[in-house]
Amino acid sequence: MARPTDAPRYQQVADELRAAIVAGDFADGAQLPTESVLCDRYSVSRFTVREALRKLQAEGLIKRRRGSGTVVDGGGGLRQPLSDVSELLQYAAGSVFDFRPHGRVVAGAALAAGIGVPPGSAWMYLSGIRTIGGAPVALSDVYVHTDLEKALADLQPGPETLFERLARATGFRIARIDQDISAVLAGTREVEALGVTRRAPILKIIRCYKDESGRIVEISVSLHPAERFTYSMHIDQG
Amino acid sequence: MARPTDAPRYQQVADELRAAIVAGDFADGAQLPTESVLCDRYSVSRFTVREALRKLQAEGLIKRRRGSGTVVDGGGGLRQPLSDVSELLQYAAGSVFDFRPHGRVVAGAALAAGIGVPPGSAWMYLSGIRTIGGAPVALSDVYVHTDLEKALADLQPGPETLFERLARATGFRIARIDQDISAVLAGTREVEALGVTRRAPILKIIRCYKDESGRIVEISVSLHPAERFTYSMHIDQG
DNA sequence: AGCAGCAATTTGTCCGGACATATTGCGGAG
DNA sequence: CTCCGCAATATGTCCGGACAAATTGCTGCT
Repeated sequence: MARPTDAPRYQQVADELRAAIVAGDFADGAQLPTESVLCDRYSVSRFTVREALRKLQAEGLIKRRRGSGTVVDGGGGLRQPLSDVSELLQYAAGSVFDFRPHGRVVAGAALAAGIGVPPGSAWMYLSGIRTIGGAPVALSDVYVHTDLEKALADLQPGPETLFERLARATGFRIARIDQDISAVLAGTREVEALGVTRRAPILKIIRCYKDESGRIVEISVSLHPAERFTYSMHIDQG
Repeated sequence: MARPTDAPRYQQVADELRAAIVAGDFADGAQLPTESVLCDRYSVSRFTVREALRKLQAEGLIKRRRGSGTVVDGGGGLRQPLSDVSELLQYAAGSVFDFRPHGRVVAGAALAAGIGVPPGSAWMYLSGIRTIGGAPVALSDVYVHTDLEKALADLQPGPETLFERLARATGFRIARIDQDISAVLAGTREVEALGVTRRAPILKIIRCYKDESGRIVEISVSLHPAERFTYSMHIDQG
């Protein structure tokens, strides 16, 4: 329920089509209506329809071929597309993030190098565990810009992502997310928090959230036990 | 040097702009010419210019803001965008993939589940090591569709990716790549091939290359030593 | 029956224009 | 000098149209 009326039309068309697809109105591999049909159905121009279909294709939901048409692409099954910020928001659906605030920290040399911020800069520090159905899937350290200190104070744990709630509370928008993915071994902290064995393989994802002016709003370091988490994505032809 | 003349104009514009940016004609953070200026310079419509800029933005090279303009976004520095198949091709630049063919294999239950293909299907199996400056960065197992057996026979090790050379030899096009990224521990094979210690953290990337009709052309399983490899990407606002 | 070739369909590329909205700088009011 | 507001600027959204290129099915010929 983002914005019913003031959202762009291609976004509305994309949302309706996506809802129809996931609802099963079109079987996997089934032909979607052609662009001209969609133009009539939604009373929009071909530009708007193509913009909507472009989004769905970026999400990996549909596959298009010149001369052939547009078909639903269930692909490998249940994947996390993550080609779009709005998609990343849905990723956390079904999980709960239980966090604790730790107040303000100043980045030392080690932390600064680890998350890529200038040494000496101050951040609001949180840590917590994300669970799905009670099973922990991630141990996260989150560093939030000090400008958001007040908004952070009255945040409650819940299913949404942290920056999603911060965005609604303060009104800023995330324009870009940079990710670094690497593999590490479980230390004593991960053993206790995630219930894995010592030196178990851990997928480490560092996310850097930036707003439209390039300011770093939030940095999160998530540690996922490898046997419970795989990062899936797809790359389209350009 | 893909196609000089028959490529779409927005592709040509994007290539020229990208070349100018990486050549340093625009400093990091510098303002790019406006869309109308680019329209005049390249004698194309605004549609073509915007399509070119859309590509560069997907690659993470530029950042655009309504009312403000387009600026070069060096961002976090040297990243692997991988928002596009053509970008994935450049990823291997500077590295060498030395492989050995192992003939035809039939997927057993374990292999089929590991790479997501039907049990009993036949594949051409290769294995090799990708090095950058002599240092091994990946141990790869590659499974190629049996239709490409002949093209595979006269392939020589080199810097290009495998499917890039196969594409030129056989004429097919990769339309989509699905990736699964996870973390594992080094076994004896990785210890010998990559020179890491036993039970060292390893980043495992399974890539599934599909052509336009959805046929699986190639599957690669790459094991990257964690201390020498980080997977970087970015996600744009949609 | 089999095959070649044409025609219809469908998406890709490209144009020109129009208005909306966010940003920025300038100038005038206070 | 400061601040408000307007105008210029730049990108975002949207329209209608046109032709190109790939696919598919049909038709007619052998």
